[in-house]
Amino acid sequence: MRQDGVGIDLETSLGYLLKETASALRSALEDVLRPLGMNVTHYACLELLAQRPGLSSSELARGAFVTRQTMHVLLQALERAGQVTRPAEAPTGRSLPVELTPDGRRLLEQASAAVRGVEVRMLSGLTTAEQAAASAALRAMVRSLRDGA
Amino acid sequence: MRQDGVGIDLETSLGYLLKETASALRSALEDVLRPLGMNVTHYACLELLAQRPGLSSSELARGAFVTRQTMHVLLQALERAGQVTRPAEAPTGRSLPVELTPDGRRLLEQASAAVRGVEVRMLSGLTTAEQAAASAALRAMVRSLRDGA
DNA sequence: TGCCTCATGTCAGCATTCTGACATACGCTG
DNA sequence: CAGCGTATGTCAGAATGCTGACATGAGGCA
Repeated sequence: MRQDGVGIDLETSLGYLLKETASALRSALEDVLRPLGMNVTHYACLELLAQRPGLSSSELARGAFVTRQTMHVLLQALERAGQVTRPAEAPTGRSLPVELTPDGRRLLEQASAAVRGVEVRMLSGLTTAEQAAASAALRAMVRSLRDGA
Repeated sequence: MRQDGVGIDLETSLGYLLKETASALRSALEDVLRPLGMNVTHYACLELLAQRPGLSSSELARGAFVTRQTMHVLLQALERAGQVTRPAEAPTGRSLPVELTPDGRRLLEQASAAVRGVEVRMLSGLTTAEQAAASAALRAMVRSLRDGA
């Protein structure tokens, strides 16, 4: 408990709790993805491509919450590893549509199963209604945070 | 929507939403802390010290969700900047109790006000009951994630 | 048409954080 | 008492992600 009324009580702060939860989730994901030679950003990139093939590097960056420069170097590595492909030149504008290769898709299937396991474990103590309420609350928070900026 | 049943639908995944919210919060915090010359970890360190003076470097690291090596270099910088102090040798064991200086406390007051503003904005669209529900859900998720590891 | 703004891809350099390693100090247990 | 496991502080090197910058292409508008 704080004596003064100025600071933020970390024990009850939703922001702090959010950071704690995200940190725990990240750790758990890294634990299950490491055996596959992947990290969280790598997995997010592949999962995004499975759902929306043809996304550009910049769009993938926004979806994985990193800068486009970071995604650029990741895509170079994934291209070398044969998990994704990009055309030599842009069909229109400057954006190069990225797609999964069969190898990338196979790797993603293993990763998805592992990630799904973590998510199931994370939600194991919550009812469906509680999950829906949490989801709605998080969406409202994102909206408020974005509006202000 | 996914065709196959193996992957994770990012539009509805609570894990993805959690990452998105944490990312938005982090961005918003960095925006208000940058004018003060601070980052999120720096702020978290000072806030922890205000609430629990005498915490060791390793304990601060756990509280700020970074490694103790990272906290170590941060504390060196903060010590040079005159925001925290540490005794030359440990009173017992190896752990050195860290404390805020008056300068550090003054800086923290400004940062706390800024951070509080962001948190208020983040929660502006939620009722008190909804906040409590979200808090309980996040706590349950942390517990489940930690248990499995 | 020419210009202005914006988004993208890409390169280079820097900052931050992590992993690995080692020595030291405490507490427990045989 | 001796040994073991654990936690801490610290150093060094490596990985990761970011900021800054530049050129290029698309679209809107005078």
